[in-house]
Parts: sequence; structure tokens; C-alpha cells
Amino acid sequence: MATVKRPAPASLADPFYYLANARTLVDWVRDHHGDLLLDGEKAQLGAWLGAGHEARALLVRMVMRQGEHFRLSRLRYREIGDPAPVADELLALGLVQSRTPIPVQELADLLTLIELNRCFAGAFAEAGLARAAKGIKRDWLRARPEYATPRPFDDWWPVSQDRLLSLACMPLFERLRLMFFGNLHQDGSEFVLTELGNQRYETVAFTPESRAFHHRAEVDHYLALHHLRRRLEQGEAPASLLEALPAPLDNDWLAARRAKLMYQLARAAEKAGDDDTALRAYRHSDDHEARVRQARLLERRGDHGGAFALAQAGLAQPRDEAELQGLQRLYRRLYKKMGAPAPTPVTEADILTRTLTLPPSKERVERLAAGALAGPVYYVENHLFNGLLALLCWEALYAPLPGAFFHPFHAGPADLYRPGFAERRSELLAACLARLEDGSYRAAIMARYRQKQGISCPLLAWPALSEPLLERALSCIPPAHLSAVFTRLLSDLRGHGSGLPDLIRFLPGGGYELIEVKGPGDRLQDNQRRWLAFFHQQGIAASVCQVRWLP
DNA sequence: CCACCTACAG
DNA sequence: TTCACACTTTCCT
DNA sequence: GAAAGTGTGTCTCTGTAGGTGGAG
Ligand SMILES: [Mn+2]
Ligand SMILES: [Mn+2]
Repeated sequence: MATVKRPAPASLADPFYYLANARTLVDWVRDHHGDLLLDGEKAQLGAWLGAGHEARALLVRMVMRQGEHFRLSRLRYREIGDPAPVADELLALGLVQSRTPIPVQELADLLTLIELNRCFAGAFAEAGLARAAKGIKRDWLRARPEYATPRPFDDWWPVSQDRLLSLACMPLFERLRLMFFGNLHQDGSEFVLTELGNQRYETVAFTPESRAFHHRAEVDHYLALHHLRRRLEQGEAPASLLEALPAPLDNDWLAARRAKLMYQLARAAEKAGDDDTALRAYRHSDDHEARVRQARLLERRGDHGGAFALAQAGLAQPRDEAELQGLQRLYRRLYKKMGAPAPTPVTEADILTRTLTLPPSKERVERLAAGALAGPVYYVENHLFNGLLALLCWEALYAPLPGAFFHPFHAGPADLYRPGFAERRSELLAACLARLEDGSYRAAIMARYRQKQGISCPLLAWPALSEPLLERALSCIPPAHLSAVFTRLLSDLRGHGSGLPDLIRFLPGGGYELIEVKGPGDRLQDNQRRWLAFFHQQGIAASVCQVRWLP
């Protein structure tokens, strides 16, 4: 294993700390992911690296900000000084452009309201919009055919003293960020927050061979999906986006992302009344929710035969419990119409329900119920069992598997919610779970709790887990119960990670019970039913507490 | 004039 | 990069 | 009863500057 300097945040005492962080990121990608970069991209990076200190810094400032267009007057930084000569240098290097045509709504965002009024004084007066709000004006401008053609900033507003700079290297820096972090929701502020101590991550060893991407096509695919999703969020029609979907790659992670996007396109199409697009997208999506949604849409359109056939196929091989539940409901609605046999009556074990009558209050109903019940009661929802699992299996969770960790800012392994997470760590997890057998789990969990307090972990909400709660949970919940719950959680961390009861109540004699609180008008959700059924089957005390208001 | 919102910086 | 959950409305039998 | 839609609190933090828009 080659020893390589781990990328680390720069000191904030350095006024160019952000430049140093950008260098760290770029160097890491160039050194260890260079095979995924084109010659043109390397040349562009070379141009940036060859620029002067201030020019490199200004470009980083621009890349970190929102949008691609910046007024020179808004690029004043103490440590950089006069931006004009620096901008000229970046222009000469081709890293930024001037006189880029921009649409009129972009112009409206770049100008203040006062400037916008000056720029379009006549037009606004004529339209009776002189005093309208900025948003109204922007929308009006966008809708006017005479402003439909993008123009350079100076052409829109010739009297301006200002210059507009437009980034010409945004795709490159976005690509670098993606290759470094393995996602596009993390950015340079990770370095800063970590340095400030505001954000703490577990330290996991990783080698340069541990990467998010191994082929350029994978990076391209991720970016394509990302931009399609962005366009969907902007309100573009799902049908055209579906056409633009890239062909699938031989990569389970990206295939799942593609299927999820296709599912979201289908949902959007369904909402918009474009049933054809919706059905096509559902049919081709491998997302675990797609089949039930497709069957429901067919049913709603009156295609009972199609819906029923889909339900039957799914019931023969359900993907998960949620799908089974959804398809069973569908079957119960349709079997008579289809002349099919009645479903085996699902003895959804009678759910133990008690009623609590309380004076009306604005407080959350879970808290009220907790206060009204005897004994120590905690409002934990999903946090308790997920948190206990994380604490017990910490070593397995943060084991340095190749591809699981590849930068210093991971809250959890990259594959935490992907299929096969537990299988890839079966021995490590077995070793952790074995502590439930030999009794050492209590001390191990408490030690982890104290040692790792505050470290970001997707399964752990630190403020929800107090030390007394953990102590009580560990003394009152038998290890066999923990083992059963953890095994279920590990079988599908995403699918089973939610739906756990609101409250845990510890009994004086040493036992405990789980309580799902329901206010007036609230009902059990599917995932809550599934957990209650599981608890029932395991002999774990779990019930529903129906709250009614005192008249 | 002031409350509110947003982008930005660290 | 949302998600999980509660709460509300609508439709149907 | 089922499904769909909406709202809320959490999300990684905190402080600040500038812009906006309504009230007076
Ligand atoms: Mn709840
Ligand atoms: Mn509840």
C-alpha cells in the first residue's frame, strides 16, 4: 500500500485558504484520477495552475459561488485586490469569457432593482409596471418576444460602468469535484467546516486506488443523470428528458441511480397527466417502487387486466416487503373483477391498541403521550435502534473497504445504502454482532458512544441519544431482541431504517415496550405496520397508543 | 424605516 | 440532498 | 379504507451584508 499524503484542509489563518483547498482537491484528482481526464481538460487545468496567485484565487472564488456570470464590481476580495487586471489574465487564459450572451432573466438577476428600472424605464412605464416587484418584472421581460434573444451584458445595458465575467471552465471544476467527493452535494465548504471543527468525520484509511469512478464513461453518466434531474426540477417536460436518458452502464450503483431517475420522471409525468410517458418510464425502471406505481396507474386508467397481471407477477417474486404490501392491496381490490381466487386472508396480527384521553394542546402528541405514560419514556422514533446498530457495528461500518472511503469527508461508507452492503462486510458484522452473544456489547456500545460522540454518521442522531437512554436501553432490552432488530435493519438499511415506533417506555421490573402514538386523524403508515408485525412475530412488546382529546 | 430573505464567508 | 412523519382532502365502496 | 397532496421539522454551522418590499 503506497503511502500518500492524505488530502487535508488548509489553515484558515491563510487568507488564501480556499485556494490551498482547491489545490489539494485538484492535485489529488490529477495525481490519482488523471486517467479519467481528457487532454483538453488537463490543458485547461495547466492554464489555471500556470496563472498568477491572484488569478488562481479569483477563479476559485468564482467557481465556489452560485451561477456562472459575475459583475466585476461584485468580485472584490481583500486578499486579491483590484479584480480588473486579474480578470484580464483569466480572460487571456480562456478560463473566463467576456461578452457572453445572457438571457434577459439572467440580466434581471444580475442587476439591482434600481438598475433594472433604469435599464428598462421606458418599457416598464409603457407596460404599467413601473412600480411592480422585481419578480414580476423579470417574468414579464422573459415573456416578451423582443427580449427573447440573449445578448451580452454591455449590449443589454450600454451605459454600465461594470464588466461581466462568465466562467468558461465550470464543467471541468464540477467534474473534478464529482471525482473527488463521489457526489455533487459536497464542496469546498467541507474543508472549511472540518477545519473549524464544526463538522467531524471518522478517520478511515484509504489508498489512491480507492475511488468513486474507474471509467470516464461512469463520470459522464453520473453528470448526465444529474443534469437531467436538475432539468426535471426546473419543470421541464418528463417526456423529453426520458428521451435524453443515457443508455445504461454495467455499473450497479449508476444503474440504480438511472432507475431512480426514470422512476422520478414517471412520477412527474403521471402528475402532469402524461400517462404514456409515465407507463413507459415505470416499465423500464428497475426502481423498487416502480412496479407498484405502474400497476396503480394501470388500475386508475381502467386497465384492470394489466394491473392484475403485474400484481400477480410481483407477488410471485416481490422485491421487498413494501412492494409485497402494495401489491397485496392491489390484489384485494381486483381479484373479484378478474375472477381470481381470494387472497389468503392476511392475518395482520391484531395490533394492540390502547386509548389515551388528554386535554387538547399544541404540544406534539408524542410528547404529550410520553408525559402521560408512567415510567421513563423516550421519544426516539428511528434513532434508537439505528443508533445502537451503528455504535455496535462501528468497526464494520468504517472498515476501509476499497471504494467505500476515498476522501476525508465521509459520514459513512459510499455503499451504505446500496445492495450488498452487509454481504460485503459479513465477517466484520458477524464479529460485531457476536458481542450480543458474549455479553460484551453493553460496554462496547457505551465506549463507542463516549469515544465517537459528535462524529457524523448517517445512522446516528447524537442529540437523540442521551447517556441515560442508552444505559436503560442496554439494561432493559434483551440482546436477543437487539439481534433480531439489527439483522432486520441490516437486511435493508434504507427500507427498514424508518417506521420504528415513536416511544420506548422502560418498565419498573426491567422490561420495556415500544409505542407508536397516533393523534386524532393520524393512521399507521405501511412501514410502521411492517415493524409492528415484525415485533409481534418476535414477541417484542409493541403497541399503538391512540390519543383522543378531552371534550 | 424595518423585517425578512438570500448568498456568502469562514 | 433530501427525508420521515403528521395531517388533510378526495374518492370510492 | 386507500391514495394523494400538503406541511413541518431535520437536514452540517453561524454570523453578516446587501437587497427587497411593505409600512408609515
Ligand atoms: Mn412518529
Ligand atoms: Mn406516531
